[in-house]
Amino acid sequence: MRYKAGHKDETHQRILDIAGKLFRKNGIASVGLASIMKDAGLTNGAFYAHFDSKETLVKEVLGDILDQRDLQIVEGLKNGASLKQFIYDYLSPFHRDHCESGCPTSAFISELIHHSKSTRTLFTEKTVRIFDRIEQQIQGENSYRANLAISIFSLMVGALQLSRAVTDKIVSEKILKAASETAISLISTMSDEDAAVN
Amino acid sequence: MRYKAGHKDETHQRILDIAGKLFRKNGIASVGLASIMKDAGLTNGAFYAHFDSKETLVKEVLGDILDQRDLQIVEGLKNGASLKQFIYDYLSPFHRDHCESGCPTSAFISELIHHSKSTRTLFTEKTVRIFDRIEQQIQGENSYRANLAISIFSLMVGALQLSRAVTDKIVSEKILKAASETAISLISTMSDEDAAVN
DNA sequence: TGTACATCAGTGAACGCGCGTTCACTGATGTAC
DNA sequence: TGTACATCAGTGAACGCGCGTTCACTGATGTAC
Repeated sequence: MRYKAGHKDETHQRILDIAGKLFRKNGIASVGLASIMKDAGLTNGAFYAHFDSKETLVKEVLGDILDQRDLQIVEGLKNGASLKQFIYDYLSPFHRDHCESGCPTSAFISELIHHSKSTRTLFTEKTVRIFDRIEQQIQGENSYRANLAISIFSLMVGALQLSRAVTDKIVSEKILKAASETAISLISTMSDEDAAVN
Repeated sequence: MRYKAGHKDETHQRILDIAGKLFRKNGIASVGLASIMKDAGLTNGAFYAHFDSKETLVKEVLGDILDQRDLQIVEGLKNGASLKQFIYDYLSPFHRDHCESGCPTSAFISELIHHSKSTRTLFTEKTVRIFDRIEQQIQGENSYRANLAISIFSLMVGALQLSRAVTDKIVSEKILKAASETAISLISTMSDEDAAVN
């Protein structure tokens, strides 16, 4: 073999990583395969030795990133990180200013609607898993934990996107702060008796 | 004049309406000017008699839609519609299934980040106005009304997008229901004393 | 009144460009005999 | 051991296509004299 064992797998993963960053930074539609391959130190044609089509790449990138992020969450929880910390990190100025290494859902969810059913089904599974991870971290035993988990993730996704879209830095900070506080209040005040009120 | 008075204005508005629907349905980047002009019953070249560039169109469309929607909210409130009703309508299966006539924020917010500062500044102003409209409809006089308004809108935007992206209808309905219930609980339980807890 | 010209919304072909995709080819290595 | 062939990751030019944009032109009307 011209290349050492595992070389192709390494290249494959490098393409995934670079595409993941570019897709999150610039959107899926506006990133060409040529620019991905150039960043990976390869030429146009080599792409099809690794993926059937751009759509295949999109699906694989999405799965890869969401799995990586899930692993981070699980590791974090093992090491004692709280749901509160997850919320603060998600709604931090750093996350807002670094799309390329952040949550893909916030980065290009409105583009996902225009992708293949297969890609969206993968997204559905990974998203349900996030809902479950959050739900497991909510204190108490009321039946609203599932609803709360969904709402907290929705709130974070919407707020992060809004904070990124506005041009006014003060408004942007306000959005992050408001959403953090509301999310935290949702997990801390929603004990059994409060939930029963709703 | 070959055309009756006001003809050009009518054509201009028709282009805006058609572009607004297409952008919300398919995303801004993936809708070509040719398809917009064809739907408007015109040819390619006529576009530049109405707009300087695609970016100008995007900005004008965004302003037009957000003003139309704001007018609807104001009219609705005059006729006794409640914030609750606004939330239910926003998080309804109908809104989820009809991007083309719905909220542009949910339709293409993650694309907005890649547009001109001028377009995003317009978006910022209109979004702050929505925050204010919601805030004014929240009962009570506590200092958290502004935060709640921001959070409720963020929650709705995130939830609607997630409900559109997932392929599983049951998950989609769950998201809409969870977000509705949480949003409603936020405006009804957050009286002065509850807010003080946070 | 008739004629020449100005106006202007819209036409439609063409521009350069980047896109996703294809494909004949390269060249270093491993394998067979 | 030497030679012929197979393997395969990657090359790089080319494909048709649709994009945003430009521009010389059309043709019905209004205006000037």
